[in-house]
Amino acid sequence: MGRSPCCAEDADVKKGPWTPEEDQKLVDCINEHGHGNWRALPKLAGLNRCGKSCRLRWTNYLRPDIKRGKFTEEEEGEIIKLHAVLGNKWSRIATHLPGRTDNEIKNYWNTQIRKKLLNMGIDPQAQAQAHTHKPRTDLNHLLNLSHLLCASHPWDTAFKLAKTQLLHNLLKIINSNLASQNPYSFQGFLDGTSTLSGKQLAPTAPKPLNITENAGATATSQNPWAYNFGGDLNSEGKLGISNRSLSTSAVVQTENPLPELVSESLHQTSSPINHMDKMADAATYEAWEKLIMEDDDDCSCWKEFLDLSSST
DNA sequence: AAGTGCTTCAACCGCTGCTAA
DNA sequence: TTTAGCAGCGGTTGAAGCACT
Repeated sequence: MGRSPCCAEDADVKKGPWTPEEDQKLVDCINEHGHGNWRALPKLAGLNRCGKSCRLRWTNYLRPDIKRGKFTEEEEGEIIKLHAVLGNKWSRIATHLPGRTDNEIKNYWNTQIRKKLLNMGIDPQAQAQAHTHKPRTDLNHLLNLSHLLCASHPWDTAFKLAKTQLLHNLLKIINSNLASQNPYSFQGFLDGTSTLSGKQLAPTAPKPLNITENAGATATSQNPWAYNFGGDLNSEGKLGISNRSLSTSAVVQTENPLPELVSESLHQTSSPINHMDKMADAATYEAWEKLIMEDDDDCSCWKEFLDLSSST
């Protein structure tokens, strides 16, 4: 299947930067005829360009509804939030940011946000590649996350990034623990039988976020997460996270529900958990615990996640 | 002023997914 | 069911502008 590049047959087709005259021709043509057929459009407009180039020029630059100028704090936060859910689906992200193009967002991510991630010690590759998410789980980094959460204000970009990565780490651990005998199991975390720093964890377990209400699912009154994370292993011993276990939460109703986190952990289902993993898990729980304690009366961050996921 | 390195972003390339025949 | 044509997407490139020495 497939086909040769659209302009391969047109060796003399013009490439490179567009001139104002070419822009005008393209705009005039689209205003008059619309852009139903990009391949035919260059001829119609009298342009020596390939249709692909015309489409790109229009969608990324000439479209009348394009917003120019720097990204605002709100837009940046939105991008981070969306990227956490959608990965590198720039066009999908762009649909949530009116006036911004996928190319612009992609460039902004690669030049600005990526830099911030690096400065914060967050693995940019994990953030940038939707299908190879590998949140850092080394202890130093987890402590970093914890410190970031404590040091930054909830509306800071740093805070949002740290929360995002923390959630990823947590989901990763949940997935692997459900299929293993990790003494730091998430179930233990939930029911309070696992301890961190000598403390029982149950009192600080997450509050219900009404994530099950909309989906019509039920959660135990004592432990709203029990249903959602309660372990839904399929016949292969793998976590059926996409259907029942987490499907009641909007988190995994997304098109791209962190698949790499799931698959990665599933590969480790039978492998022994080494000491460093346990320490990393414990550090993640600790960071989580801090976040929950500080976020006790405001679950807005998780609501944001859920709202976002359910809207995609 | 000139040279060098870095950053930004418009544009290109190659691939994927959808649709119609 | 297969195949060809097309639009759209995401990764990458390279020219232009900027900062620094």
